Amino acid sequence: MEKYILQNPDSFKLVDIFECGQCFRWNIQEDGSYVGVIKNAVIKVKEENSSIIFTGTVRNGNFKEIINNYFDLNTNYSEYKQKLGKIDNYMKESIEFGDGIRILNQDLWECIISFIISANNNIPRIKKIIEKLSLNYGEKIEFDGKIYYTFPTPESLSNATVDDLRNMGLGFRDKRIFNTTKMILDKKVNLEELKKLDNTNSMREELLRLDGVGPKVADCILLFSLKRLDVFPVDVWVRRVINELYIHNENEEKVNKNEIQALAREKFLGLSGIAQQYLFYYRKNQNNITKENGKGA
DNA sequence: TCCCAGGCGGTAG
DNA sequence: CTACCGCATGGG
Repeated sequence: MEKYILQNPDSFKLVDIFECGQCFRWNIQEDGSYVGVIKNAVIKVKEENSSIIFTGTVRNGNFKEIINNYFDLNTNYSEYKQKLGKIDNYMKESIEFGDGIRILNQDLWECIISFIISANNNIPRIKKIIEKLSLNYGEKIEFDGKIYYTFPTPESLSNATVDDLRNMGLGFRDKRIFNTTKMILDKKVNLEELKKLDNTNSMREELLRLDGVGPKVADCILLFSLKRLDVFPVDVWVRRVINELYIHNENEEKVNKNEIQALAREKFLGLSGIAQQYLFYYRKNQNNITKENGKGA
């Protein structure tokens, strides 16, 4: 059992990090801790007073390095928040709400598959499908008396037929996962070379060649795995909040995506990706609160 | 029940 | 280039 304690970290709240929509393999436990699988490691994270306690098992690699990298611990989020907080009042509120958000450094292959699954889908179901894929095509890894499963490798997932994938609950995304897995395995898109590209647009062009990867999914991959902070993924929530704040179009669905991204680049400069995450998390959660009140409970 | 979800690919204009 | 549509599934 590995252990690592972080004292007084800056901008680190488990609920913000894991519930802001960037990742799908972390689950809250009865004691408020979260357990998740990162590559070949199972990790439990718990907040205690002002410390963060990581425990877990790792098959290969250095536990502390895995955590430092995955949780982006060498980045100063206070600086980001200070810059973005000056932009306007809603941005300031969003930052206060999602104060403990950090953008994780997720595995590229896992991120690609996960966000192809995210298309026209909801977060609970995305998580369910990914767990089922891991159960069927990942490797067992034991921690704390329980069995967990690693995210499947391209090799392992390529054993699945389109019908097998359909049976995982993927729906119409089955062929996209099948084709993309094959393209990556055959290095039609070489992920190691892609990581070395020096600008966001050339990375995006490569990602867009994959079946099931369009503009939105590509931007999520660029932000959540490739640390491109200058992207601005536009989904229904971000479209909604940007329209409400700045555009005021009566028909929200008609608001042009390019207009939103141009506006975001202008307002948030090189930090649009971070800004997007605060806005998404705050706006989506405001809606949940409204819904709960609406039920009159 | 019906609407909706971190959209994409294909086709038509 | 933009506009629209079909798509599988299950959560709320």
